[in-house]
Amino acid sequence: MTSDDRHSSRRARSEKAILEAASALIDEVGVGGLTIEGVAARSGVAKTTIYRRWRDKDDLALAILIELTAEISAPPDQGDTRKELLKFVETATKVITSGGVVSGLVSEIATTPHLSHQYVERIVDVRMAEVKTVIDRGIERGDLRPDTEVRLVHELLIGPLYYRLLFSKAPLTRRHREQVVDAVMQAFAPEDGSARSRRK
Amino acid sequence: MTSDDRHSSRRARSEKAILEAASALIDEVGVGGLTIEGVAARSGVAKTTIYRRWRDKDDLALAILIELTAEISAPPDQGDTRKELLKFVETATKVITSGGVVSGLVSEIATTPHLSHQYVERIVDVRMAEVKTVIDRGIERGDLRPDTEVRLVHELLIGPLYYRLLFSKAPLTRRHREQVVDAVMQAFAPEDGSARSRRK
Amino acid sequence: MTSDDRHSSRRARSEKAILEAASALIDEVGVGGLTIEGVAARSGVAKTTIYRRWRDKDDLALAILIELTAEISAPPDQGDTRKELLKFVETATKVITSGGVVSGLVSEIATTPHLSHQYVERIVDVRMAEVKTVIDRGIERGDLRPDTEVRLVHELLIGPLYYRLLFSKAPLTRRHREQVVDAVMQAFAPEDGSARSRRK
Amino acid sequence: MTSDDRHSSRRARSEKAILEAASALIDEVGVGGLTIEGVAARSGVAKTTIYRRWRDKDDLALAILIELTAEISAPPDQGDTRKELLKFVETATKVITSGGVVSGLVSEIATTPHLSHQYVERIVDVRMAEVKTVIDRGIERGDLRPDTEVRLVHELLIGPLYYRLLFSKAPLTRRHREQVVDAVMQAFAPEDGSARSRRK
DNA sequence: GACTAAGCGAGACGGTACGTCGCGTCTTAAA
DNA sequence: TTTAAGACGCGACGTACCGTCTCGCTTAGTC
Repeated sequence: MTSDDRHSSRRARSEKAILEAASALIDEVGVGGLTIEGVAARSGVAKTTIYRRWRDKDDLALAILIELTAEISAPPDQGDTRKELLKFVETATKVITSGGVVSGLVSEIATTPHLSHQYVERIVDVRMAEVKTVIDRGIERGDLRPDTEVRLVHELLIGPLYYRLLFSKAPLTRRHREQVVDAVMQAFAPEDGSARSRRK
Repeated sequence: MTSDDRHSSRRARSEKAILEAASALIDEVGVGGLTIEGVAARSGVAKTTIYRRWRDKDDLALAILIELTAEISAPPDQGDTRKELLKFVETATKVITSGGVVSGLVSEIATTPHLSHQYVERIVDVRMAEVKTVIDRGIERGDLRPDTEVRLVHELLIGPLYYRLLFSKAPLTRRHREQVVDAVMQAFAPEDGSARSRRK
Repeated sequence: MTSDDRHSSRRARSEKAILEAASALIDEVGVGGLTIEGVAARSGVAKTTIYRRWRDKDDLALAILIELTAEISAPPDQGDTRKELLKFVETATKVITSGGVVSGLVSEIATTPHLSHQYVERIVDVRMAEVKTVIDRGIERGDLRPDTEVRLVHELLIGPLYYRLLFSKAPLTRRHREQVVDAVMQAFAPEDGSARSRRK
Repeated sequence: MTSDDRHSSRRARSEKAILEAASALIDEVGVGGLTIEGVAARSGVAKTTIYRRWRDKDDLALAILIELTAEISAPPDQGDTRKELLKFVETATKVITSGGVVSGLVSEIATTPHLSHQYVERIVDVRMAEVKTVIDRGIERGDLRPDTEVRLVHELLIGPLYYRLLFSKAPLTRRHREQVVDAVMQAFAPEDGSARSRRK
């Protein structure tokens, strides 16, 4: 998995050209308008070379999506669970709206086992781990009930974003994110009301 | 736009044939595999005739999606907000999973203004109205806070379903639906704790 | 080119455009350089339309070859068997050398059952029938032995032409044709030498 | 150009591997299916190495064709011109039918000056020399007319074989070869009928 | 026996054309 | 007029090989 590097100068060079061209095209015409032939033309790389690395258009698009997403990392300890969750939701929002890549790919991801598997593994699971960090801290602080389920929180935080993005088309505002986070905080607040960072 | 219906024998006949063929095809090969040419062949209707009624493949698919969705109606008063919300989520689940139509169409809906507009109008808004009915009753009963926002509740209920359906691929179980509903109930419970139907 | 054009449904019109373009291209670059994409570009017809009629490049080329060949017809009674055979060989020469189509197609014909079958049926058999006419008259006149075999004569007349064309590259001259015809006349001359049209 | 042979171990080894692989492939899939990449894969030799020795696929195929053909040698004196011609035709038949190489290469040979030149030099001329030997003996014996032209006889003997092989697809039988040889004998028989080996 | 130039394997690359698919438009003839 | 039937232009697909091009490793034959 590592000795590729020997012949990598050429390989890496064309790979870079392809990804750049593809990203640019997605920005301009969206994932739906993305075309292998277009990428080839724009990058100055032969169609064959693209197919050598990605099995098809969606595979390439996914690679770019992953590139985009890779930037997210767990929100650091800020001493305030609400703030941390908000930070997480904020970053997630940024990612899923950028370039319309997600919008354009959902169907393919949801439909193609191969893609959905990759998506879960490389994105879903990673995000969930981040949420876990935040929640664990929140439980420790007494902001959240000890039995708070990570997966559920993740879904409640992220689901509404996707819903707006994909279906209702309602705007993704800061106010909305706060509402969602507050709802979650409320839903998983310890019963005795001893939490330190409560919604005002 | 209106008087067609009276002497619609021909029009109606072919429309029915088209929709039936299209539905059957979606069942068999999914929305992704849906093809105008396939529908024409199967329904014995000319391609031209299909294009006369729906501007393209996605428009046709949306029509079918709407047909499916049309069945949902507001859950009747059961005297129990939790039960009513659960009922709503249950029906919604049934619809979005049926035939993989939604999975296959999301990208197109999210991406095409024309489709997303129709989707919002004919589905999102309708659902929201149903949720509103339930919530209004819930507030009246004292199960929910008076300032509970319909839109937010709707998103928190529906978002997680879509998220599982499209991305995480986690199964859509009854247990999950209960968790979601309970979280919502908790999040919007009146502060004084006087609600009648609380999660145990 | 004539009054056909009026009802020449689209099909006929595009077919004509394709054949013309293909012929022109063969003239310019040979059968080897013939390309469906080239034909499409030159004829202003879509690639698909070409494939709708001919299964592939060779099938199209064969069609053109047949068009060329179709012009040959049995040499008319000239009262002189030698002259008639010469005439036959002359016409054949003209056909097989025109445009290098034959040279470029032999391998495909010889190799593909589908093509060879068509070739035999539409060309070989037709030619043989022509030779038969000439030979029958020759036998009647007493120029040839009554047991002269048509197939053999045909092969002896045509074989050397193909051999020069394809392999030895020796020029196809009038002198050569005469030698071949004379050899055949001699080989199948009646034993008693009573033939009227003998080689000088 | 000559001293290579001394320290040729490596060169010779890979050349052998290539030729063997190519021959095997031709046997299996025909010349049409022959592929440099296939040869490389099968022989364990790098594509580059093949291109170093043969300018392209056809050049390689020709090399193999020549290898095959090389086996023919002039039929020895049997005291009977007819028998000797028959022997020649028989050997020729064997060669041109073996492996379908000839069928698959004709077009390329006929079309590419470079190949046709080599073919004429290394095969056509060689064969003609053999026929000359036989004819010279025949003339001496009085079986053939003194002015019998070698080239013409060669063409009359070989042409029909090629014609059947490539076009008419009629079977290459012993009977057919005899007919051809007899026709030639007859065509070039001395006028006085003094030939010793005549067809009965 | 060590050195250097050639030959070699591996395989990535730019390219051309293939034959296929499904789109949405356009034409024709019959009802 | 409306329809069924289906030909058409189009754009992209993903594939197959082509012949070229590095790039280090192997391997003689020379010193």
